[in-house]
Amino acid sequence: MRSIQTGAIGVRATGVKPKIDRAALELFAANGVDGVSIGEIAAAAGVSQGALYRHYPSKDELAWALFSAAYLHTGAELDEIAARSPTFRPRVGAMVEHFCALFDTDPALFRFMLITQHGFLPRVRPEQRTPVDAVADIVGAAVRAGEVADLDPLAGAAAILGVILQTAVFHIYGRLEGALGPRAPGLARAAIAAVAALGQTRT
Amino acid sequence: MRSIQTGAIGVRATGVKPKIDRAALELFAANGVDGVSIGEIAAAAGVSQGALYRHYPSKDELAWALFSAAYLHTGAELDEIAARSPTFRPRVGAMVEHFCALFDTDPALFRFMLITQHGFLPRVRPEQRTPVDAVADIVGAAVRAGEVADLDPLAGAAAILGVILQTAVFHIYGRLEGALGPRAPGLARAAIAAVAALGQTRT
Amino acid sequence: MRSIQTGAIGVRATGVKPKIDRAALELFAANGVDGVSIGEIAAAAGVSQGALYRHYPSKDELAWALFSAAYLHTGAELDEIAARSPTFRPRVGAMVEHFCALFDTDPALFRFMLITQHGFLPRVRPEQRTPVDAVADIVGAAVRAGEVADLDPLAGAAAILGVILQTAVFHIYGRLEGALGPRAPGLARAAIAAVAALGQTRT
Amino acid sequence: MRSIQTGAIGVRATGVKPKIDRAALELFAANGVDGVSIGEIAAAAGVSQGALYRHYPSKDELAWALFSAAYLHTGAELDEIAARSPTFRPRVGAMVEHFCALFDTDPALFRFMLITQHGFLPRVRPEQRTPVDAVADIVGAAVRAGEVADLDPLAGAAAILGVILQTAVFHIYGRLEGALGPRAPGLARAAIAAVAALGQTRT
DNA sequence: AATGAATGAGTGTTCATTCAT
DNA sequence: GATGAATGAACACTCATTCAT
Repeated sequence: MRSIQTGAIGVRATGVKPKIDRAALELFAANGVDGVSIGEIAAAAGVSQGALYRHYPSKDELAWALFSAAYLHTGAELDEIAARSPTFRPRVGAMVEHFCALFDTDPALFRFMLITQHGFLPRVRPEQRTPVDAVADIVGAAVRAGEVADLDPLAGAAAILGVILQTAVFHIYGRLEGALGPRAPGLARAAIAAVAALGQTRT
Repeated sequence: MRSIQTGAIGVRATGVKPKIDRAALELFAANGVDGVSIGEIAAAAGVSQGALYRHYPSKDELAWALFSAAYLHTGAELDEIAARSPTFRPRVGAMVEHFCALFDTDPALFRFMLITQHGFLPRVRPEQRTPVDAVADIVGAAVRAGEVADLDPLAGAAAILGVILQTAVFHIYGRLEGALGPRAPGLARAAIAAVAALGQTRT
Repeated sequence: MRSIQTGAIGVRATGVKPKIDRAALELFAANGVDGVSIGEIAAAAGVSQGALYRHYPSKDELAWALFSAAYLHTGAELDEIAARSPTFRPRVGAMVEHFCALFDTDPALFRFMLITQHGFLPRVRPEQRTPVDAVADIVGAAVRAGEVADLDPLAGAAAILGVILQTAVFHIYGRLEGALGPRAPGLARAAIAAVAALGQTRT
Repeated sequence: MRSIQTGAIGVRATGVKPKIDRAALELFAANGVDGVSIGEIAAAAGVSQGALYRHYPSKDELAWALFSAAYLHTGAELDEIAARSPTFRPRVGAMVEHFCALFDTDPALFRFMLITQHGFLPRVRPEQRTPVDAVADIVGAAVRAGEVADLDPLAGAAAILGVILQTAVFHIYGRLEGALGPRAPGLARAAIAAVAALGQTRT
């Protein structure tokens, strides 16, 4: 029905793909991938069903493209954050803030990653750089630098991510209220303390 | 989970419902609720499709029954654990051990709760006692007892659960190997340290 | 198939078959044969589903048995009525009264015959005596007796039955109110007049 | 019934919906709504099952759409017929002829209305104009004009419709043969006589 | 005789995907 | 390029019927 749909004269800027992406992201975030039909996405994006297939070969590819883009993009951003600080504590602090800002800025995107992850994580290839790698690497670096006692970097990453993500989950389900941003300092301290405690060997 | 239903009279114990429950649980854990058809559950349980409907009025009710039973049962067990210790640290330690034992004993059940939670949590009624309530309550008790600095019990619960559950997620996806049991002491220390750190007010 | 089923002799009188019959009749009358399940009938009759099959080999046979019994019984009664009067007018009057009494006495039975007839009429064998035959025969007799002008007895029967049954339909759907009994005299006059008019040859 | 839906632009006229309507109508007329599956309708219409759902949201809606269209259309036509004559007798005559023509022209449509009515009449809203209203109104007008003695217009409508419809039923089941058209004059006389007789008060 | 759990074919419906226009 | 009608396989669910107990 629609035809012109976006402003932006000439050039490409049809803007149709971004609209599809956004509509799909928000619907997936709200209802899960299986809870959303192609028809609903098309309607929300203001395009026909058939038009979707010009941009993605299948619904699954669409969902996967959104997830992997968001997931790997987050990983890259965490890598950048790590590169900007030389030591463990400020790195964790900046990462936590990044997550909180992401949650507050684009809750749909955050929620989308959180609730659809189990359908997609098995599909991430080992050589791809994920948020887990970024976090595990700063833990590994901290261990090597003697900033924390020896421990499996992935175990440390689990603690850090767990503290953040479970808090986000509580916000999503209304257990905690308000923005996540104000909680960032506390979460950072908690994450760091958890890693330190993990490293200890009780006597 | 439970399977008392036959009870007393006669040894009967047809065991049809337990078989359905188990088959559904494992398939749901592996593929998500939407990723499993009634036919697959019936086949795995060794019964006809129609037989399922004698025990549950719909696929959704089946999944919800399994989830709520597991979820609320876990909450009740955590409450029992809390009742067995008088202070915060041993309580957290015992809860962490309980989660690790559950993960090691019945990984399908654990995975089922983890990956299907987002479809069901909104359906849990506020007055029902969940694992979150149990954990939040021991944090609240610790705060009142002066064992940890003042903080929102739910924020503390998020940290504790996050440390445990994200570690479990890493195990599920192969980031961490082996059983969860041996990690229990470290996770407990990490959880306690995280809560302590959350409570601090940086100067 | 048969066993004792009716009262009379054999003291027994389990009364299970009559209960099934009545429950089925009323449910069929309210919802149509396809709108009622065996389970509903069994529940309404207070017996198990399996028990139904001790009395009828199938749901269809049950419905057909009820219909044909009611339909043929009505035919037989109309025959008796005809035998009790020697001429057309009183016969029609008595028949109309009989229909009205049946409607007022057992509306479920009447409604059952009315709404399920189209599923069963094709199954009535030509040699069976139906209400149509009874009515057509009194018309034929009236023609032969010179009480009405010559006309196809079946055409006359259609007019008589139409006047009665359509009035019953209006009562069922609330277009007309109250009992049918008080309308009997008017309906009888209308039926007789219709037959008379049918016979006329317009000039 | 109608089939305008393509209209103006292009000659197109895919004709899918008309084909579905016709196939459904004839199957419903032959077997009742419950006696026909979506698959059979689709096959008869030469389309896929899914295609049906582009035109109707459910099988029930399809059947109801067909019934209400036919039923209300018939009501509107009867109203037009009434408007074309000033007095009772010619009105009844024209209506009877209309019914007979409909029966002879499209027996499937007639049969469909006749045998499925009991499933749909309760769904007709009181403010909708039905054939019953049209017929009752001409009876009421005749009463007010002094053309017939005082009587409930609905009782009169029942007699008129009964004479016609029961005759049609007899034709459908082979009790009467040939077309209905030739019977129209006789049926009209019978209907009028029945109404007149209904109005009389016997002394 | 009676039960009711179990069956399994059949139903209406959904929906990702294709393709003629 | 874009549309949306059409497809057809898959799905959850129903229900008449059977049968071990």
